[in-house]
Amino acid sequence: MNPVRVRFAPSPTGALHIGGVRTALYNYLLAKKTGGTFILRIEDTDQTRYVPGAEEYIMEALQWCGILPAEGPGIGGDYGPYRQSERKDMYGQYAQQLVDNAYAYYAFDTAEELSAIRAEYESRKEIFRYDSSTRTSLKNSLTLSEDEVKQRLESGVPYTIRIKIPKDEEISFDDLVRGRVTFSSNEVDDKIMLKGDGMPTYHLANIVDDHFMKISHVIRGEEWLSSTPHHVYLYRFLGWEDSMPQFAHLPLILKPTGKGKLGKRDGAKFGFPVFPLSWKGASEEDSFEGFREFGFDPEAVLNFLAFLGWNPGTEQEIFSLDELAEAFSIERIGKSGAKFDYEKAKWYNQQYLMAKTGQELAETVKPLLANKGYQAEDTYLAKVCELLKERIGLLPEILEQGYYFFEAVKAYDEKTIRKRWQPERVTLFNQLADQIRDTQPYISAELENTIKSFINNSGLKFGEVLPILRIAISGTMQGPSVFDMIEVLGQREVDSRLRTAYSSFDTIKSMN
RNA sequence: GGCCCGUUCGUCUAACGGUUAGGACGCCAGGUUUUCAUCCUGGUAAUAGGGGUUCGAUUCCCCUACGGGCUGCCA
Repeated sequence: MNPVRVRFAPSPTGALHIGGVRTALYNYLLAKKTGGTFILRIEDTDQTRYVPGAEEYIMEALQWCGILPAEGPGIGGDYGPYRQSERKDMYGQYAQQLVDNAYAYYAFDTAEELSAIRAEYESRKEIFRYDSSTRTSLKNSLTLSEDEVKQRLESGVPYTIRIKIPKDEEISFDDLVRGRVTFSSNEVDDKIMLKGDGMPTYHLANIVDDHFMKISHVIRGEEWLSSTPHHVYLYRFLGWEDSMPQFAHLPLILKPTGKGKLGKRDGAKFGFPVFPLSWKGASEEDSFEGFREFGFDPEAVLNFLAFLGWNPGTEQEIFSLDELAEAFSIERIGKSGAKFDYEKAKWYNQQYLMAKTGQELAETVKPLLANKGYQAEDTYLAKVCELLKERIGLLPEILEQGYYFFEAVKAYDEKTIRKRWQPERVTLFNQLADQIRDTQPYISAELENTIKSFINNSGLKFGEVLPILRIAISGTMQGPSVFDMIEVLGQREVDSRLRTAYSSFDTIKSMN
């Protein structure tokens, strides 16, 4: 496949949704696979919806994911600027060109008038559409006399420019994931190209920019499928149809249960993230925790996302970003929406967790540790991560499940104590503690020798000793190998934990 | 309502006219393990329904049902 030029074109109206991340990913993968170019373009033509910080969020999110654009705002490139607000001056002339060629017209209907008409239609259970069937009875340059139009224009009356969609035509295009899609032009409305404030709408700006940025493939969400006829007409009317990009409309990511596409509020509702990074909105309701803050590894998120609507056709599930790019192809993108499956996301994360070294994980855990008020040396932390990594799905769980590596045991598993602790064996267990303390070198294998031979000599069973030891040092029956835990915690700490635990066990037992 | 798109295990999906309909997540059972987890083995579970076309349909066509998207001076 020839090198592509693809773009990810989000609107800075808030945090970047996980579906947006997947769209960006697919664009990125195709660019990378073909040796092409991945471009970021900020579509900020709606001044009323602009949210400060959103653009920075988008950049940071892409950065965290490791899918960096080669061209974009703050990055540069030969086709800039990459912010539509900075290209504002370009769009007017193309809107004008459309009018001059009778492919568009001035419309003077105010927003209020239109919404009144819509309401009226609705009261009759009909849907109003500004199109070939209604434009002849509305206030525009097709119905008004030339003089009236001229006068309005000169007196500064606000106007919009609407595309004039022909009547009774068939309009179709070949979508790379859906095949040939056909619409009747009568179903296509005369969308606004240039708004009253002089800014273009998405449709105009998008086509102009894609054209001049030499975009070869438009990979975007399915929500754009029904406005693609407008886009095809625009390429045609502007004389750019020969170089029109190929379209690929992606299936949407759906809610895990119930209906509809995944929305930003669903995160709070279902208890999982739907944003790559946390977002602090104006209100509590508009603030969300991200995959990063939940403790996800970005590569795991990407791997998971890539498989939501695409698959390589093989049975391999774990793919690095490079492998994804290698295997990726538009032909293998599915057509139907995919429900978000949080369990699978966590499974992916665990796979990545287990593949990393304790040292690598320690780097990520470190700041969390400080946050919790814990302190630990790097090498110690690395060892703890190594022991715990296959027992957790999300990295921060290390601090919860393995808290006893960072502070004293808070509670002993009473059920096990009642069942297993024999107060009369305290002398024996103190002897065991002595032997553990004196084991040299103080490493797992050696400690295992010490403890096992002690058990053999004592006549007790493993099940009568090991659980006691485990609970004495960690409080819980869940966790890594006792011998490993003893080694990592160290001689001093273990000795002190053993001695204090035995008397606590007596208390627990007597409370029965 | 109209238009467009879709529909294989609960979920993500493979099979692009001929398979005992495969894999993964989840779940269940067994094994390994002093525990938990990991790991290994096995099991559970699907072609929405109805018509065609065909020697043969998950696969092609039509209808129905269901799901999704769009229907803004938002993107």
